[in-house]
Order: sequence, then C-alpha cells, then structure tokens
Amino acid sequence: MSGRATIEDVAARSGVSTATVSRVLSGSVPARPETRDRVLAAARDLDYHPSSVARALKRRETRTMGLVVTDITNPFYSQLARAVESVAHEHGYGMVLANGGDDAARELEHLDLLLERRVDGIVIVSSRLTRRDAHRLRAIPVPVVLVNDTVTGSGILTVTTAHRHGARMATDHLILLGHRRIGHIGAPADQAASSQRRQGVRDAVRGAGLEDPVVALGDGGVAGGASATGALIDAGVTGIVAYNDLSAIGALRALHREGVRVPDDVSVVGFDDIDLAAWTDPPLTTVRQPTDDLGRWAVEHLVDRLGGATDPAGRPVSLEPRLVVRGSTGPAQGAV
Amino acid sequence: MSGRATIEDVAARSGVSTATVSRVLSGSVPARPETRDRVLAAARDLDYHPSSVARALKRRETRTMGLVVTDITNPFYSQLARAVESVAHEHGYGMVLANGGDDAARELEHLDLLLERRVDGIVIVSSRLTRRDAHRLRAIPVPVVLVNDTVTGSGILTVTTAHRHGARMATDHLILLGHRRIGHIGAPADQAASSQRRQGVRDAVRGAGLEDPVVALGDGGVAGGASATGALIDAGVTGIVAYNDLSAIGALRALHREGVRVPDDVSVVGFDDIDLAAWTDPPLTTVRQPTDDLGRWAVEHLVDRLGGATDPAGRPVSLEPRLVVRGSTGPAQGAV
DNA sequence: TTGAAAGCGCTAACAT
DNA sequence: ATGTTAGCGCTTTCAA
Repeated sequence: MSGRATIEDVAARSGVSTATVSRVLSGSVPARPETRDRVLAAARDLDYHPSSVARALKRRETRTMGLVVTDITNPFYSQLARAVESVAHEHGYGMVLANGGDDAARELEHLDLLLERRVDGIVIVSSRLTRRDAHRLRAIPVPVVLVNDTVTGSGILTVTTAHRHGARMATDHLILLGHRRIGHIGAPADQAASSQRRQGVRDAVRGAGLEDPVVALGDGGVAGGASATGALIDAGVTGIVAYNDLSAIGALRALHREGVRVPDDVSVVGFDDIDLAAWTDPPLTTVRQPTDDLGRWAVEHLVDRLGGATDPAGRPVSLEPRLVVRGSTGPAQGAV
Repeated sequence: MSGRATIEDVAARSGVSTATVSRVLSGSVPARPETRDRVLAAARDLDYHPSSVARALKRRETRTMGLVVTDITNPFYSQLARAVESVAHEHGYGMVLANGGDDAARELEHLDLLLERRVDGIVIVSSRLTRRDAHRLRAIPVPVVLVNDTVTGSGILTVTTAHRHGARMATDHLILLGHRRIGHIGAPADQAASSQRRQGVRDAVRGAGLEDPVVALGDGGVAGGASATGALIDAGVTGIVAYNDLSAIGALRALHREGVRVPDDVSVVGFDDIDLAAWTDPPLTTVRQPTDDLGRWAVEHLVDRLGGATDPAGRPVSLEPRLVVRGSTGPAQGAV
C-alpha cells in the first residue's frame, strides 16, 4: 500500500487546512476544541501517520543518529549499542546501525551513507576509523561523539572508561593477593584502548617494584586469548590480566586444557564484565565498564550539541570502572 | 555544518540545470562528456552528497529497512542482526534498529516509529509482537519478514530454523550415547520456538520408546538455565537438552557447582551455537542455527517483495540446523 | 543532450 | 484560531 494517508487527506476529511492539521497534531498552537476533535478523528479514521521524511526535509533534521560499531557481535559492543539505542529513543531519536565488519574502507563507506541519510549526529564506538582515519572524523559535517576510544587532540567529543586506571586496579588486585609475576594478554593496536590497558598493568607492576609484566599478544577475542596463554604459563606467571573478558575466557579455556587450576595455580582477571563473565568456570573476576553510563553520556551530550550547545572542546571525559571480584582470582601459591 | 551543498549549488557551479546534475550523478541518462566532467568536478569541489531524504520524498522510498529485535544483547540475535545488516547493505539498504526491551508496548511504539520513518520493509526477529499482537503485524502497511519465529496461518513471509527437528537431533544424539532419562530446560512461551523445541525433544524420546522427558522451565537466559537444572538432577536425568546455549551455559555452571561432572555424569546439549559455545568448559555440544542464511534469506526475500515480487503466500520456510558435537556430551554411565 | 517546471508531504511565516 | 503560500532538495515528465 503506497496509498498512505497524507496530511492533505486528513485536512480534506476534517474540512480544515493542512496547516491546522499540522498544528493540532503537533499541539504547538491551541485550536478550537471542536476543530481539534474533528482533526483527531479524521487522523484516526485514516490511520494517518505523518511522514517523517517530509518533515525532515522541511525541518532540516531527521531526528536520527548513526551508530558506527566495529562489531555488533562483540558482547561489550552489543551492550553499548543497546544503551545507546535506548537513550536515543528516550530523546526521540532513531538509530541507524552501521556495523563495521572487517575493513576500515567499509566503515568509511558506511559513514558516507549515514551522511547521505542526513543523520543529525553520529556515535562512533571503537571503530577502526578512530585510529586510521582521524582526519576524516574531523571532517564530518555533523556532531560526532566517540565512545570508548580516543583521538588525541582532535577536540572531538569523547567519553571513555578510565582504561589505564581500570587495568591498574585489576593488576593491583593480583599483587595484593601476593602475585609477583604478572602476565598480560594484550590486543593489537587496532583494538580500543589496548595500549592504555597495557600501560595500566605496567603502572601497577612498577608501582609495586616488581619486574615488568610478561606480555603476550592476543587478538581481542577468545581464540587469541587462548593462544596467548601458553607463553604466559611458560614464563611462569601466576596472575594474568587479560585485555578483555573474551581474551580472559580464552585464557581460562587454555589453562584448563593444560591442567592448570584457576585460581589455585593461576589467577585471571578480565575487562568489560560482559553478561557471561559471571558464568564462566570459575566466574570471572573482571573490571566492569560503566556501559550504560557511557551510552547515556554519549547520547545526551550529542543531543545537547544538536540543541545548539557548544561543547567546551575539552579533553575526553573518562568514567571510572569498578573491579568485580569473582572466582577466577585467589592468593598466589605460598602467599598469605 | 548545516550549510551542505545542494544539487542547486552544483548546478550553478557547473553551469547546467539541476536536472542535468541529477542525471549525470545517477548515470541514468548519457551526457556529453564535457558536461559530465564539469558536473562531476563541481560535485567533488563542493563535497556534494545528495540528500537521501529529499530523494526519498520524491521517489517515495527510503531504501531503509527496520530491524526489530527483542534483545540485541542476546548473542544469537546480535549475530543475526549482523547478518541482516550486512546483506541489507549489499542491496543498498540501510538499517534502522529497534531494540525491543522489556515490554511489548515498547515494541509497538517502535513499530510506529519505523513506519513514520517510512522504512520500505521490516525484518522482525523473534519479537514479542509475534505472539501477542499478531493482528498488528498483519496491519503493517509495508512488507514484513519474520525470522526465527512464526505466526501460524498469517501468510506473513517467514523463515525459521527447523527448531523441532533440531531439538530432535540433539536428543537423538543423547539417546544414541545411551542416555535413557532425558531432561529438557524449557523456555517460557514468549520465547521464540520454545514449544517447537520442547516438542522435538519429546519426539525423540517417544520415538525411542523412553519415558517422557523431565521438563524444567528456565527463562531463556543463563540464570534460568542454572536454576532449572537442580530439578533435573534431582529427577536423575543423565542427559539434558537445553532450550538454547545460554540456558546450557547456566546448566553447565549449576552442574559444576553441584559437583556433577560433564560429560561423565551428565551430558548437556545447547541450541544456537553462539560464538562462545566453543569455549565453555567443556566446550558445548549444540545445534547450530544457520544464522547467516536466515539473515540472507530474510533480507533477500524482502528485497524481492519490494521489487514488486508477490510472494507465494506460502508456509514458513525452514532451514535445517546441524548438530555440532563437542565436549559436553558423552556416553551414559554404564552404557557403551 | 539539456532545460523548465511540477510535485513528493510536510512546516512555518505571514495574513486575516 | 485558522487559512494561504512558499519552500525544504531532490527526480522526472514534458518540451525543445
């Protein structure tokens, strides 16, 4: 049925002008109760739903934002996406989803599409663009907010978790448990915050006067976490701080396969606190990202900007994570 | 800034009419090479990107589809969403995301929003709408395709996995391993295909001449899977078919907590084959849904319909799942 | 091969 | 309180 009722149909049926229909429906201007009723009735009878594309053309705003995510399949990102969508909805904004996929080229293409669709603003979550095409980001003709990742000195509205501090907390927790030889499963540079988290581990280890952590590189996923673990065991670490929960789950699996008990022989800490972290075996001690807050911050600041607020071009805002201690960490062998 | 170049700017700069610009850019009609070049140059210089909202108003199609999902955070759905988005993108369609959240009312509201946004079609994935508001679905003025769930006799384009058969395969696998007392972790009726899967378990058990399965109700998530497991153990089952992988993960956890070994004492089978299923401890034997195929089928049939194809109003198409045997299943005690 | 002009469905001056 | 009208940025007849 392309035969959807237009405002003109409603106007005709209720015997008023389209302007009146528009006003009644928006409630912007008072109307005589009788007219009001007639218009409302006509609209209902015709099952009239105003075309937001016509409205968008006129108002020059679509009330839509774009959401760019590298991989919606990653549990942390899908939680973030849910938060973003939900808050956007609260504010009357729709969300068009641009899932990154493998390459940065595709993300750029997606970006152009979003712009052609005239989204009012864009939320970018840990995209490849962030690092590889920072200059492109600055050229985007609509407000942008970066979540969970940073382009230094870009002046782009940014909110992240305090990654470095979070990783430090995780590591301090291990150290407090008596671990002296700490391993870190890192992630490639194209993963969000990989270097900050690595730094955080180093900070803690150095702060405690221990020797530098053993670092093995994963891929940010379970498989990489599993394969990185071997090197860590060989190096004799008793505590592992993983780049994220997925990597930690890989480590858990690898450890189990090798007959290494967790946390008796080796402790493992993750990062993110995805839903499943509470259900691994043993349940994963991890650094919880304030996912909902990140999403809310991002959308609400974007909405402010769309409302004309000029952002203080400040430095990235960073929200504090929180250590959630579960069963995958325990005292080092021979410690307290 | 809001000062984006319009087709008129391009026309002025290249000294032709807007009609010519439109034609050159769409390539629909041949133009003199020289004109062509001038137009292209102007467009490039001005960084012109046609407004798809103006185009949509004129053409009366937005080249956008709506995606309704109950919970994007559920790994199976996020995988499906990725598939859907990706195929839609292939066909030049954008995706606006409507994440269901808790209640059906919200989904209805989302639906209206999608319609106002004039999406050309809608993909509905296991939504609450499916069961509670079937009549509303039929009233949607754009083509709809249902994925992974069915509204019987609705004539709505539908693609699902062969849930019943899949559950039967899972159960047969257990039976073949010598299990005689089968348990099933079910899901509430508002979860997709919960009754079909339960039926499949029953089919297999009866087919083998065993007594009816013990059914304990979960909630479709990990927590529910874990709490349902107790009753199953008490009933003395040695093989558990879970509604889905999340429930199975819950079962794994509960079993572990009770000191029941998997698969030595009890075997567990999941459903979906989410990414993490391969990484549980032990790795989960499960029924793999053809997720990508579901997504592709849905989008491509929707696109066909948008192109004017009139669907054969047939019965739901169902795609075959496949049993993936991993470590969570083994011979029953005292069996072969 | 190109231009002029109408019109998609709304909203917002500007009148009355 | 309501109507008239212009116009948002495109595409597409219809003419030339």
